[in-house]
Amino acid sequence: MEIPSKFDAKGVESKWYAFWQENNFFKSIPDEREPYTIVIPPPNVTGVLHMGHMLNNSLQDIIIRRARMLGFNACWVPGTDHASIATEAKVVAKLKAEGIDKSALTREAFLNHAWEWTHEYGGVIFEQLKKLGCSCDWDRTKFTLDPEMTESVLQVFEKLYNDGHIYRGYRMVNWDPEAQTTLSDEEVLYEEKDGNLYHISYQIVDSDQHVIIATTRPETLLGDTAICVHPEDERYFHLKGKKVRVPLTDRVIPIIQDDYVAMDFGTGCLKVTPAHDQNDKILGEKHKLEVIDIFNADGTLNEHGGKYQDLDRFKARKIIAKDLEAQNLLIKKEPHKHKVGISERTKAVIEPRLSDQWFLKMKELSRPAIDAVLNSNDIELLPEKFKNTYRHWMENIRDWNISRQLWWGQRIPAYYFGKGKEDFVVALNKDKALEKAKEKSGNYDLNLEDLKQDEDVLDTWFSSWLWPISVFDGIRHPENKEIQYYYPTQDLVTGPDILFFWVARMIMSGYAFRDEKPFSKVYLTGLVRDKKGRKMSKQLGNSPDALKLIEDYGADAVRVGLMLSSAAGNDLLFDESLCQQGKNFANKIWNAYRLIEGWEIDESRQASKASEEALEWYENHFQKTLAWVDENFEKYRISDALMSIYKLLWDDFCSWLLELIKPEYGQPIDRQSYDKVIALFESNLRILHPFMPFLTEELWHFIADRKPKEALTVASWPKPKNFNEKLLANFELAQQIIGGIRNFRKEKNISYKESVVLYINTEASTFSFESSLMKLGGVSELNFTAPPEDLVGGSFRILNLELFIPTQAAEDPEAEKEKLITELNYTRGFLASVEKKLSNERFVANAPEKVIELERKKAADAKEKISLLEKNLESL
RNA sequence: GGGCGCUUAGCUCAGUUGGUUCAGAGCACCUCGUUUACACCGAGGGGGUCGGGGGUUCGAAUCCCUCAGCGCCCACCA
Repeated sequence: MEIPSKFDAKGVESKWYAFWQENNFFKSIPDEREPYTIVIPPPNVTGVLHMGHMLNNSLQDIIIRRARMLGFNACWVPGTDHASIATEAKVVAKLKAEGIDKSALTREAFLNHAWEWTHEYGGVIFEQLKKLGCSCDWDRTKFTLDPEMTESVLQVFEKLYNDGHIYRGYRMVNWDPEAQTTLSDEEVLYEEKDGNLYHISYQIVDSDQHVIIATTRPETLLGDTAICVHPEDERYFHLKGKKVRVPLTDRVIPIIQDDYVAMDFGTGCLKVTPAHDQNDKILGEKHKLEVIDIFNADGTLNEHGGKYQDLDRFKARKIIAKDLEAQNLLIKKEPHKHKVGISERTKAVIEPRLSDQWFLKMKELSRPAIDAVLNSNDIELLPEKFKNTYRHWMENIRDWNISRQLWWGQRIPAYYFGKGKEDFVVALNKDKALEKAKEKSGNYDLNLEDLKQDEDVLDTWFSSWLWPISVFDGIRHPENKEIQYYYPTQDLVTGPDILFFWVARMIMSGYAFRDEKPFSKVYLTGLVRDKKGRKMSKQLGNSPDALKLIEDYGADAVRVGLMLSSAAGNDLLFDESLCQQGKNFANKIWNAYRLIEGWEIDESRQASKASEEALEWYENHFQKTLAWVDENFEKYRISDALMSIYKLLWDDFCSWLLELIKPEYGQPIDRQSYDKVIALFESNLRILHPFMPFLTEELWHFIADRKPKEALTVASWPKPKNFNEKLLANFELAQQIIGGIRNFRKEKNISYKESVVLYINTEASTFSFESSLMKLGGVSELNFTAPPEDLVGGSFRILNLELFIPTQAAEDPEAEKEKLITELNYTRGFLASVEKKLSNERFVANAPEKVIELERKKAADAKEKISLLEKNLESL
C-alpha cells in the first residue's frame, strides 16, 4: 500500500474512531476474562472539555487501552454529573438573559428549562472525549439524574435515615446569598481580604460610661444580643451584671463573661451575634441568648434592620459606619487583614446563617475508609503524599450537610404531615410516605394532599459518592451480575482538589453499601497550570482551547504533549510547545515507516552482517525497554513509560537500527531483514498504541494486509522475554566508539563521505558489532592492533581503548599535547581520589566488598589509562 | 496559628534501600550538515558547588538539625 507523504491526523482520527466504534471494540460485557474497570469522574453535564479533562482522560485512556491489550475485559464507564449548583446557576443566568426571573417560575417550569438545557448541551463533552480518542464503552453512559440513578440515591437516603445516620438539624451553615443555597464547608474558599476593624462604643445603661468593642462587621450589631468579656479581664470588672444599649437601636443587651474571649485581641470586648457567627452561636446557646437574624436570603437586611431594611449587607456596613461616626460612636477604624469565606461557585461572600438542614453523620462511615487507606492499604493513593492530607481530613471529619436550597437535583424524600418538628416521614415516594405518615401520626384520615415534600434537593456529591456502585446498578440490585463482575473497580484517576468531596466519600459509600472498596488505586493528577504557574481558569483566560489544540496538532500529539510532563500529583505547567513536540514525534514515526516502505525487496539477497547484528541488538534492546515500560506502568509512572518509548523509537529505532539496516543507495533490501524490521516496528506500534492510538492504528494497517475486523486496538501487548545484557553492553561500546569517530571527524574536519581506517588496541575476540561500527563510523578498514609507529594521524580514547585514525596531515603536535595533558591531569586527579579512598582504613573496613571491588577496578583502569597517555605524550 | 510537601542545567522534571564516572533526561541553546524517511531532520557540543549553613558517616543530591523562599491542606480569634 502506498503511504501518503504526510500524516493527516484529522482524517485518520475520525476514520479510526468510527471503525473502533462500529466494531464495538470498547464495549464490555461480563465474560470469563478478568475485568479491568475504570469509572470516569463524571464531568458536569453541560461542561465543555478543558485542559484538566484532557489530562485526566488521556491518562485513563492510556491505562484502559493497555489493560485491554493485556487481555483484560476492559471497561471504562462514561457519564456526566448534574452538578446541581453549577448547572442551576447557568440556567438561572440564561433565563435572566431572556428576562425571566427564577422566582417567577414554578419549580416544574424551572426544571423543564433545566432539562432543556441539559438535553441541548449534555453530551457535548462526550463528543469531545471521542475526539481525544477515549475508549469508553459508550453504551454504558450514565447521568447522575437518570431515573434509576435517582432511585438509587433515594434508596440510600432512606436507608441511612432509617439507620439513624441522617438527621435534621437547625445549624449554622454556609449561606451563599447569590445562589441562595447552603454550601458545604468544602465548597467555601477562604481568601485573605483587606477589611477594617471597627471600634464601636456601646453606652452602658444608666451610666455615662461606654465600653468599646472591636468588630469587622459593624452591620451585624443590629443582631447583637450580648457583649462579652473575659471573666478575668480586670479592665472590665466593673461591667459585671451591667447592660448596654445597642447603638442605632433602642435595644438593651446584657454584658456576659466567657473565657472564650481573647483578652489581647481588639479591645478584649466582643459583641455577640448568635445568628451570624458560628462562635457567637455557641456562646449564645451557652448563655441562653436571644437570636436575631437580620438578613434576608439574598443578603439584604430584613425587618430587624430597622431603617436599614432592604439594604445590601455591604452597603449597610458603610452606611452604619457613617451613622456611627456621626454619633461619635465610631471610635476608630483600622485596616485589618482577615480571611473571608467565598463561594466556590458564585464567588459571593459567604454568610453564616442558621437554618434547618439535613445532615449525614460521618464518624462511623469514615472508620472503614480510614482503615482501607491508612492501615490495610486496601486502597492506594498515588502519590503517597496525599495519605497525610487524607488522614487529617478523615480524622477531623464533620457531619455532612447534604441539603441544598436548589431545584436542580434529587429532591429530598421527606414528607411533612404536620406542623411539629418531628412531623415528617422519609419514603421513596409519596404513596409510601402516606402509609408511613398515617402510622406515625396515628391519623388514618390523612391523604396525599396533606403531605408536603421537603423543598430542598440533595447535594450533588450525594449522588456521585455512589458512582462506582450506581453505574452498575448495585444499589437497587446488589446481587446483579454486572456489579458482581465489575466491582470493585481498578483505578480512579482524578484531581486532588476533589479528594474529600468525592474520593473519600466514594470510599465510605463503598464500604457502607457493598462492604468493599470501590477501587484499588487512586491516581491523583496535578492541576494544569499555565507556563507562569498560574492555575488555568476561565477568569484568567489562560486556558488554551482544548479542541483547538486537537485541531492544530492532532489528538495523539496533544496526548503526548500532556503526558510528557505530568508526573502523578505534580502540577503540570502546560506549554503548547509540548504538543508541537508530540506532533514532531508523530511525524518522525510516520517517516520511519515511509523509509522502510520505500525499500525494494530482493528475495535472493543475503542479509548484511551489520543488518543482522543490528536486528539482534534491537530485539534485545526492545525487550529491555519493554520491561522498563511495564515496570513504570505498574508504578503509574506514565510519563516515564512514554519517555522511554519515545527514546526507543526516535533514537534507537530510527537513528541506530534503521541507519544500520538501510541498504546502500538504490540497492534493495533482503527479505529476512525486511520482515524482521517490520515485525519490530509492529511491536513498537503496540507499546505506543495506548499513548498515540490513531497514528499507530493507521500505520498498523499500512504495514500488513489486515482482515476487516482486525485492529491494533484489540491486539495484544507484547509479552516480555529475556534479553542479553552482555550483548547490549557490547553494542553500547560500539555506539560510543562511533560517537568518538564522529567527534574526531568533526574536529579534524573529515567529511562523513570520506571513509577512515581505524586502529583499536584490543583483542578482536573481545569485540563484537564490528560491521555496525564500520557502517555508521564510515570505517573502511578496522585493525585490532596498535598503529604502526610512523603512521601519521590522531588518537582518542573510549574507556580504556586507544583508538587511532590515520590522517593526511599530521596533527598539530602542540594542540595534541595540550589535549593529552588535560586528559592526563584529569585521570591522575581521579586516580588520586580513588586511591585516597582505598587507603582509608575505615573505608576498607566498613564499605561492602562490592563497593571496594569497584573502587579497585577504577584504580586499575585509571592506572592503565595513565600509562597509555604517558606513552602517547612521550612519542610526540 | 497547626500540619504536610517542594527547592537538582535556561525551562519542565527523574534520581528507588546513602556506594558503579552519579550529577541525569526531554525541551531549549551553540556549531556543523542541501547523505537518496523526516529541516516537524541528522551529527557533534556547551551547561548545575543538587536553595544557604551546620551535623552524622569511610562515603550525602539522598539521613538529621537550622535558616531562607515557594506551594498545598486544616483551623472560629471577633
